[in-house]
Amino acid sequence: MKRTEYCGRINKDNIDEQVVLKGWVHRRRDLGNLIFIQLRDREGIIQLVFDPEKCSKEVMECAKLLRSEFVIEVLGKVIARTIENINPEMSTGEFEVLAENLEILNSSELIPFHIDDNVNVSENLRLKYRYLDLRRDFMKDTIWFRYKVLDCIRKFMGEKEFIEIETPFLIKSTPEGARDFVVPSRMHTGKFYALPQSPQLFKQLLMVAAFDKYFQIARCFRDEDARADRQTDFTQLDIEMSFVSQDEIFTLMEDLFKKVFKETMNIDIKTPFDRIDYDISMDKYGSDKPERRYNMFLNDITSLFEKSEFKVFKENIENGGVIKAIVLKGKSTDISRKKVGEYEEFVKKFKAKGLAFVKYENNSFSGGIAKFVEPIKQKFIEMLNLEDKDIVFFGSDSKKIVNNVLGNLRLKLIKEFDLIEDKSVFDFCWVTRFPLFEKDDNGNWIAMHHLFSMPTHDTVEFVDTDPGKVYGQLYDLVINGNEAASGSIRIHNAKLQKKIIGITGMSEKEMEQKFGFLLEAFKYGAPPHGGIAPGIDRLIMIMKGLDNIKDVIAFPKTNNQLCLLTGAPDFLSIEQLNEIGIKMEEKNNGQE
RNA sequence: GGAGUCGUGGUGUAGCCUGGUUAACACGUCGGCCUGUCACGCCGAAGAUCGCGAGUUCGAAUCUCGUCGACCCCGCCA
Repeated sequence: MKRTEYCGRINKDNIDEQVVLKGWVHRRRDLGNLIFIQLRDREGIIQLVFDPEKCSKEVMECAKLLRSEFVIEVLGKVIARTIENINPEMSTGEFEVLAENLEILNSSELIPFHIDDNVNVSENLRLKYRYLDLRRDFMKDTIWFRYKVLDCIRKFMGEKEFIEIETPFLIKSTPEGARDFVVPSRMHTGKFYALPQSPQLFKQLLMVAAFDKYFQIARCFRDEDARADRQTDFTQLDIEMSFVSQDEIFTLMEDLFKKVFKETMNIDIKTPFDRIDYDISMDKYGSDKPERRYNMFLNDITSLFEKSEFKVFKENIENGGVIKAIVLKGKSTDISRKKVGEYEEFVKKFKAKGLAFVKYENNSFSGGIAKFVEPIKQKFIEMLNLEDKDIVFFGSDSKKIVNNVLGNLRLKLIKEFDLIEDKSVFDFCWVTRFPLFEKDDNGNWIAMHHLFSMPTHDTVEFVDTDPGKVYGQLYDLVINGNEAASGSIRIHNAKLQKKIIGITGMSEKEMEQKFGFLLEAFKYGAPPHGGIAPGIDRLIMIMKGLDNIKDVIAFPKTNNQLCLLTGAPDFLSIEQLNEIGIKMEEKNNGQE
């Protein structure tokens, strides 16, 4: 029999109708003669009633056999429940289906965990039995929400006259940032493809191809360690446009997010988004992805300690370092010496050598480095706007380390003391003007973002003289302290592109071998262009207020890049290896 | 590559610090009773050699070492 309705959609219009339902046994309540079954499908749950006075003996016998997660087909009549039997907790709680016929389409073994949002299950099991985990409302709703966001994005891009174009998965390995996943070629023994870290170069080539406005919901692969907010393979909304300015890209994204948040969550977000220069964000928040929902800033107080007796600070300043401070308002009595020790351990992860602090209570300083603050008391209080019961944490090191240390301590304090007042607010901001290069540990210049970003007009002159002073037309979109999108205006000039790549120390020959195709393309009328790429997984995570990216991915991998469901990755047979010309070392081949 | 946390019936936990009878609790499962339940109820039962390996000990879930796996973090992630 053909299904006539989804369980979760039964409503007053169905009353007295005969319906055919198909679904999973969610719960069974056998009262002896009367049997209640909660039947679940993708739209929700409806209660079935098996009443011996209303159906045959055979149907009752069959209903007795039902167990959790059996798949059944039911023919029955929709009736309104009597008032005392209404269940206000259920969306279909005013109705039930009086069963007349029942067929068991499939049985189920005892499942490893209950299909219930209230049951705690280890992530291990959830990943191994993902198809069961996905039956739970929480997962089902998240995956549906994700689809709705993507659907909304596709419609928006269509309205704005973008064309969606697929780019290849098997591509040439180019030295960009992350490690490539590699795929051996059978037809060209010894050669390898790489999986794309992003469609970056192809979307630029599409601009050369005059498509003008491109987008793609693109899968990307990076062979780097995962994190709670970072998955090995992930999805980007990849966008590229010709003849655009940074401002136009910002406006497009602001319109997109405004629409997506309105249509999928009914939330009005404020546009345009604030903009912050990278340098300012680093100085103020110690991060290039500022969490701005709580006002606690990094204050540079180097000048106060130039003549200090405190050797640690003084020597640091003499070596060109900085002293910065953050103030935790009104919590001095909540923080014990032991607690400070914990914070000290925490900041050591970020290469801090220690954690100086001082408490300000009853107009005097105590604890930590109180002795050294006393001589500069008035200026110190003024600069940090200190009030009673404030506690100050100091960072003393190179600017880079201090920003990182206090930036992270700041986030920890905000979280630990639950300082964000309204967590339902979404705070958007653009971080702009990133430096194009930074020095690696060996003192070589490396691209901070990637090699294809256009320098800003006012710093392009330093490309030849001082790469460290070159800023890029680079931007990140930050939502609630998370990097949600990243993009830039690109270089479209072969000569400048070569020069930029050259700064990283790549020889002319290597450049030709790795990027020859791009440089060649730039010779034939490459238009000025730029783009951006919001991370879809992380966006969904932020919108849903989740803290684990696995929860927004249907089939995620573990931190170790394992798929617990299928067992990937796995060994290959000798035959498969021979075919691609790969010989494993004895210990690694998985064969006996 | 490094650090931390965790691993005990089907599931989630307690027990471990301070080694010692039959490894406890809740949920689930199975059987019985039950005609308005809705996390149904009541009665009864089964189910774990405590991730794996070695060591210490008369004796190890418990202590030690190793190993595997998961999570979280640093490095890494244009």
